[in-house]
Amino acid sequence: MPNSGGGIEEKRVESVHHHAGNCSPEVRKVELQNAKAEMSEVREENERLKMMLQNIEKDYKSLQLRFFDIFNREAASKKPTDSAPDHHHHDVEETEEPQLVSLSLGIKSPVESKKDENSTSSSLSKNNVDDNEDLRANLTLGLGTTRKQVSSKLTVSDPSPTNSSEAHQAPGAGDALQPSSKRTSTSKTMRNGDDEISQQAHAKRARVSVRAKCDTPTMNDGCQWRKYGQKIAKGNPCPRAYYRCTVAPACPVRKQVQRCVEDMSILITTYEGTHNHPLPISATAMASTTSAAASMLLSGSSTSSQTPTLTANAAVPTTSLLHNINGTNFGLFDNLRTKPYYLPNPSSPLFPTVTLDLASSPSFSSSPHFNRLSSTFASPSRIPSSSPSFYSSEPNILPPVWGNGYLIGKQSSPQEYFYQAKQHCVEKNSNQAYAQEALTESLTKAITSDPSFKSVIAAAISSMVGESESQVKQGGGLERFGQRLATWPGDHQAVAEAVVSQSPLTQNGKGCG
DNA sequence: CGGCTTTGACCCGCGC
DNA sequence: GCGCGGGTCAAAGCCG
Repeated sequence: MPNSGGGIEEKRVESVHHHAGNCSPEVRKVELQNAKAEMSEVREENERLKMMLQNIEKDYKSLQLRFFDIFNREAASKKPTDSAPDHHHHDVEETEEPQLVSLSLGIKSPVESKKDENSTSSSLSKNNVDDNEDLRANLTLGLGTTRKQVSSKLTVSDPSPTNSSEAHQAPGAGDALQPSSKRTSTSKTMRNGDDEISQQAHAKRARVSVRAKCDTPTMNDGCQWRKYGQKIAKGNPCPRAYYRCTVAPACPVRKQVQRCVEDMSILITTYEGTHNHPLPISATAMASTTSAAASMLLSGSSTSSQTPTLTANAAVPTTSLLHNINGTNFGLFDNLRTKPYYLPNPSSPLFPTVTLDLASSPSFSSSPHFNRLSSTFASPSRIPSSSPSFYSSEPNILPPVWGNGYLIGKQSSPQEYFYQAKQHCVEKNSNQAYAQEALTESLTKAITSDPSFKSVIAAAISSMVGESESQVKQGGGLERFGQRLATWPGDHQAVAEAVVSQSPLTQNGKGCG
């Protein structure tokens, strides 16, 4: 946050000079003193904010280290006991028994949460807590009561850009899809037990599956695709079509499109790989959604060769935006504050897959589903087809956080985040839950059904990212962004407002570059 | 004519 | 080793 206070100071000094022209020397002197006092206050506040940011970074690093430590230990200890029985029989068609692994999509178990509180609370001074309150007040956008409530519950996501290998394209990520000969060598390496390479291989092959109601043969995601194959897959009379991204000649991204057997109106689009080129604005929303989902998946990818499915019901969604400076990855997706559970992989058992379920029931918006959330949590054996959900096939996923490491909605400590996430799950007001669900409903529908809406969001954010960093950090860019989106009518406006209120860009203005 | 779709052939991994 | 299924290739055809 360099110079974040500088602009304010200059403006104030300027204002003082302006007024000074019409006043007596004594008044001028008093005003000058007042201005100086204000300046020093602003400087102090600036320093406090800096300190707070440093503390947060420190805490995050500490948590991340702890997470990887725990994760590695668990992975090591679980290897011999991987055959733990799964008590959730989700799909009779699936003979492969997915593992039930303790997962946490940004939500820590009470034990872990408590542990973290204890271990890191010392690094957060009371002063910092106060600062959090201040900052929260400063950064909350006045976008209406509902949005405010949503925003006020928003918290922290992964501060580590390095964790999201898809959203942040690594040098080698362009060859996400290798010729089959190379794939062969990769999987052989995997079988040799090289965890690191195995993980990379998993990362390269992560998939994001999107279920959405769609009458057209393919979902219009704004990208250019070329069909290169079609197959009748087993268990589904509808042919599966294979598409390749043709925006750039060497783009490794591919997608598979297939109708759902149970409901022909639902189109299952599976994306694989990361675009290695700037995307058309209309394509950024979906691309970022998928890449962000993939990053969630990959951030916790494990070394297991099996691929049970993780489901994280995003019925209590918060929205975040991810943005890669070059426009390659532009995230707009529902944040997860949910209880995850496993399901049989709906697509391929060979690839770690996140399924984003946008196929909402038509009745959703007309009747309150206050109980749906709890029933979903209580009976994880069933896919909540009416709510936007993530299913991941990747085993042992334990993404420490969701997103790319930016504070969402407000700035709070990781401890606070975990605590709030937990609390939110347990004691969430049902009206608020419904409002949030409805919001996500609108969001997902808007994204999938209306490319122009995607364009509006993308353009707004792109322009905001183009703003000077300091402006954005002080909220100026964000306000403009909100103003642009606020011109969108009806549900879209509500969605747009939610996007603004929950954007990580509201926090640091640098997106996830 | 270039770009796209169609479609049969082919490759590869995996299970038996 | 063989068969099956998923995924890809590439020639042929179609279309603007």
